[in-house]
Amino acid sequence: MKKKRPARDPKSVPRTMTGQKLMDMFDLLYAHFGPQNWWPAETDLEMMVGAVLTQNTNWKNVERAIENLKSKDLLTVNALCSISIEALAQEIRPAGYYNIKARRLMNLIQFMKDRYGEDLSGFSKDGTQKLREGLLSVNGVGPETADSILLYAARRPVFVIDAYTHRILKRHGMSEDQATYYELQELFMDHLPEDQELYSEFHALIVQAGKNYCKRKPLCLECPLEKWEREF
DNA sequence: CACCAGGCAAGTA
DNA sequence: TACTTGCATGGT
Repeated sequence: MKKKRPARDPKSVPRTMTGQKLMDMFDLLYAHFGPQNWWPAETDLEMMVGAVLTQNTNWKNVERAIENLKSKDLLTVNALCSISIEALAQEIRPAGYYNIKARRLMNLIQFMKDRYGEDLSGFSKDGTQKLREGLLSVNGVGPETADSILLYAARRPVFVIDAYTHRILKRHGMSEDQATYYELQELFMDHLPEDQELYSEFHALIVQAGKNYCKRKPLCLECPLEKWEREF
């Protein structure tokens, strides 16, 4: 049922037009914004908690919620599994959607504990495909959240697609309106080297650029992507 | 005041 | 399959 991507040899990535275009985009963004150093989390658990909390939510509000958890020593697998949904919901209030996110968080942490133990050891040793299927089986974890965890916690070379990516690629004529998450993911992964650090930085840069992108008409000339667009 | 923010699931047709 | 809606706070 899940679509399997054939294994690729990192060294045999074709030097395609699309690949060059994407690398140019990356270089422009990197030159403009510099390294982003995502994901801002001290532990894998904190990263996963942040991944759920940031769903459709400004990161600033996620930080408040995580700070609440930290200050009460709730940012451990056992503490999170022990607390009630209602109490957890109150702690993560600033992140919005707190009732549904409390359930989603609990689903994810319980799943991780059941499968990988309270220290999450073994989580980073599991195969990417199995990890991904497991994450997606959790109610509350969709493709973007699952891939974020794979990329930033498990450090696998998996490209994360978000709304900005859709918007930017579509506007630059590299994708159709109704392109799916997986189509865009393949667009990146089939044309770029299989490189976790590249994917990690690239996605973070897209989010950074996306915040000031396509909101203004006429085009925002300060956005580095505008230059990229004119050149290609 | 409106609109957005580092989505997902459930319901409907 | 392809839309629509609920979830909810805080910043601009």
